[in-house]
Amino acid sequence: MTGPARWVLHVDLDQFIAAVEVLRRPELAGKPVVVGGRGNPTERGVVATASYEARSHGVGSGMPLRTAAAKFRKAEVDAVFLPVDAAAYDEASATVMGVLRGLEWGGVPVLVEALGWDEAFVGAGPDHGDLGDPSVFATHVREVLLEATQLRSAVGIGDNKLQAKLATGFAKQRVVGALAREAGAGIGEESGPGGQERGRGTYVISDATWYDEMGARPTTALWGIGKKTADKLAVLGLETVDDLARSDPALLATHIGPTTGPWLRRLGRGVASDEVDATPYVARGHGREETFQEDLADWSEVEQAVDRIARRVVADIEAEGRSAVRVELKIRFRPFFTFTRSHKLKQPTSDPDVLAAEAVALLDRVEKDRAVRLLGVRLEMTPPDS
DNA sequence: TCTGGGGTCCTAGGACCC
DNA sequence: TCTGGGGTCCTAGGACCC
Repeated sequence: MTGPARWVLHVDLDQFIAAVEVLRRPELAGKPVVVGGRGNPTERGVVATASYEARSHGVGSGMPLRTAAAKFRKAEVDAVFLPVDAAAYDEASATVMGVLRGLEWGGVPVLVEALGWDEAFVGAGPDHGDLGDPSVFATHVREVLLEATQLRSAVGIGDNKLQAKLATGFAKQRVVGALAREAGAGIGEESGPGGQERGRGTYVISDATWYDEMGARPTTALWGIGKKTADKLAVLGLETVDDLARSDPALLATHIGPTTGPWLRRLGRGVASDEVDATPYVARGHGREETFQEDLADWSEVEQAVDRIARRVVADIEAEGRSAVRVELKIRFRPFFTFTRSHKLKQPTSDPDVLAAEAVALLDRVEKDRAVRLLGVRLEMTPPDS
């Protein structure tokens, strides 16, 4: 199911969650829309997605809903808060991935590797002949997606998955920049063929342009390097992608680790896999967690909650016909101390009573001296057909 | 204005066996 | 009597991503 590709495309749906909500409620178009938690801005919860209009007021994902509400209040703006509706996004995502899998490139079906709800790598397989100009194909992909789903997208093109993924970020910046300029000039909705101008929304990063595009950027610009790793690299004097690319492999291996060190250096040099893996995704585990609106101080309530959450996760894995081999409990105490406890089972089971009891029993392995802010249960599953 | 929820992968230490 | 290492499993936590 995998194969070498001379080009890899990364397709990323534009404002996916907000766009899905607007599609089923067209009256929301053009309004500041925030999706997060239960859709109640007075509750605990954070922003999952903010529409461009909401972002223009400084609201972004990860922000507490209460903070977002305060910003709109201050700006005297009426915003729409919606609950996260995972089932709706699952369905829209399945449609999108189905459209992508139906595409042909050079007359041969493409390989599609989904990455969450709204992203996918698209590549050519070993049987592909002449692929032509990848930018032309990218535009085709965006047009077909828009036609079939009414969803806009950006496409990054690269010699490998890392380059393609990063290129999509640049493509999106160009779209957002253009929309902002149009809004400033009083120009309305995008018009033209398919509502998406050719070229805009596509970007290419290749081996040939890697250092021009990425060299001067901070290491956090790389996919896989967050703040913590960037701080570690900075201690070694490595601030930019160029620095990382030119770093001493032995230094990285010593200070970062024998596996992670060399991997980071490859990231800096723009080296990554170009294999698009079209194997259907099989989850390794499922979990559910819940932040309580009021911290739980009564331990019998804590036990009840763990039992309830565990049974929900069991229902999730049973829906896939899977059994569990490991039970993990996550507990976050006031104000924000998080612990995990886990237990490998003697034998796999999908019995709700057994698994709920295992989860509750893990509570005995934490101190019960503080109020509980969050509880979570995660089940690691037996691989299917094994 | 306190800091979501769903995932994956890696690391490191201790237990245990040879 | 004292003390090796290698290998693997289990557990807890960290980091990152969407």
